Amino acid sequence: MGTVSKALSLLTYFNHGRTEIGLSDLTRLSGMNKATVYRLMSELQEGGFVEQPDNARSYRLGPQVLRLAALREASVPILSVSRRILRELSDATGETTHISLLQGTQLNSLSHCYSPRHATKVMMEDAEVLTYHATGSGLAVLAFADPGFVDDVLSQPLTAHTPDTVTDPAQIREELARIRTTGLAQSIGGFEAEVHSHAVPVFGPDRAPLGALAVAAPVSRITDDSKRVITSELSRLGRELTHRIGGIAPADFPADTTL
Amino acid sequence: MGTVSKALSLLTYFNHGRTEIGLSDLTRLSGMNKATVYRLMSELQEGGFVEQPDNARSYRLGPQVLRLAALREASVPILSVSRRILRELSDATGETTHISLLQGTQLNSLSHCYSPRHATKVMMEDAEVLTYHATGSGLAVLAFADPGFVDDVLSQPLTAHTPDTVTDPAQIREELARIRTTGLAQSIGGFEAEVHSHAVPVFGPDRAPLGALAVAAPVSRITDDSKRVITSELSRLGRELTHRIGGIAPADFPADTTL
DNA sequence: GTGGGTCGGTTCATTATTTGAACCAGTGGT
DNA sequence: ACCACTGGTTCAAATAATGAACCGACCCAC
Repeated sequence: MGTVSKALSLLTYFNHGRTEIGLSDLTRLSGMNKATVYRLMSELQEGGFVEQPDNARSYRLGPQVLRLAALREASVPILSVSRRILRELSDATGETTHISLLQGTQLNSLSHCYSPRHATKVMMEDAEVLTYHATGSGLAVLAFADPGFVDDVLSQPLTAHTPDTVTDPAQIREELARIRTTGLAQSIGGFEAEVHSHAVPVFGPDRAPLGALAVAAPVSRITDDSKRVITSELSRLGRELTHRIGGIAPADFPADTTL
Repeated sequence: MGTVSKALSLLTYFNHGRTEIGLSDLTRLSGMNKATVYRLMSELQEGGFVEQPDNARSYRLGPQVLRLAALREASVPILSVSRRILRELSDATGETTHISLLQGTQLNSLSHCYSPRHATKVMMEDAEVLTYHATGSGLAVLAFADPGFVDDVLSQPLTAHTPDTVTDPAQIREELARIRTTGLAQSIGGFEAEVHSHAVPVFGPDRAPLGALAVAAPVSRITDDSKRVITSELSRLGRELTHRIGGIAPADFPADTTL
């Protein structure tokens, strides 16, 4: 592994539960030498990718990442486009909606939208890691991903986030086949108890899945009627999002099932 | 310069005019060896910081930066907070508003908001570099920045973006003194012709300027009345933004001049 | 076609950088 | 007063980065 990769890998230890990390923690997490970590972090700090707040010792992500993200949006405006889509989807369904994107091998939630319709709603955080086997979004992506990648994911131990999480690879493969025929994935309480998530994949120009668009509702509020609204709107807006960012659905993606 | 800094410096060549850069261009821009650039970019690509769209050869920023930006916002929610402020400011003034943040040594516009009130408006792009001497935002930051930094900026050649750009360091220093007494900066057609920008600095917890909040209006629309609205709202919301992100204005920042 | 220019990508001996164990000094808890 | 832990630093040894030259592919002018 090159020095640059090591430095970048340090950034992967930041997440919602850990927005600030000290030098010692970082050495433990990465398994690298303390001096190495220190030097790498110093270079990242020089570039503005991390900073040390005030007089404190711990590191947190720096302002430079905001500039890069704005530029990324300028070339591939997937988040700005999806914000409009999310709002429309939230308004139509009355539920929390979110979009997640593949980043290398992991799926991250990156933008969400709440609906004011109900007092209770599913709460979301951006930049949260979504597991493939336990979320509607993860299943939606997996169903249309490279078979080799699916094998990789399913061969690793699958954690049960809740008592309802499906962790049997064979059972998941059956589910993926179902998703391939309908174009729509769901997970009932697989990631968080009492949350029913519906999701559709979003495709890039190379016909590969880029991520997923999803609706997350309390299980108790799901009825046949609400399910009909969610699936039809989700399917429609998922196609629109794929189209808007210049993507193309693969040949085996089910055509519009205009209900 | 360490290897990591070199890799990160490659990312600085991306901007609005150049969202995609080929290998040869990057070697020319950076002055590094082609093999070096290639290897560095490969590592950045592996980490998802850049990607090569489709089968193409040129590089563009990758999806990983979005995740980091979302996490940065989770720890320092300056952009999400300012979005509300920007909307309020745009609604109150009827003009285009934007926020810019210091990233190391350069000032970047990072978020903006349009007002629907007028058919003509000043258009903005995010992640655009703002010069210190020619923009209201730049002057606002400079006026409260470290004196050594001001010397650095003013000792470099100052480019005239328009015929109206003030490029005389002495004249700029006088203006900075004025800004320090009023807490409000402006630039009339200094960056783009026919654009009158007002700006106030935004401060961090260490009492140093983090960036600036600004209103950009067509010169033709500025009247005594509109000026009064802009300056009072800008001043009020600038203070609010500083406060909301946990910042403190320095002791010499003029107290609220409650008009 | 054909030659010259450019492109992205690759090679390998030379060289310079990274590495890591040990070592500081400061701090907070007991 | 002690111990454990923190962030930060040192320097010889080891490892990774470097860059000139080289490829084949592509494009354009002739």
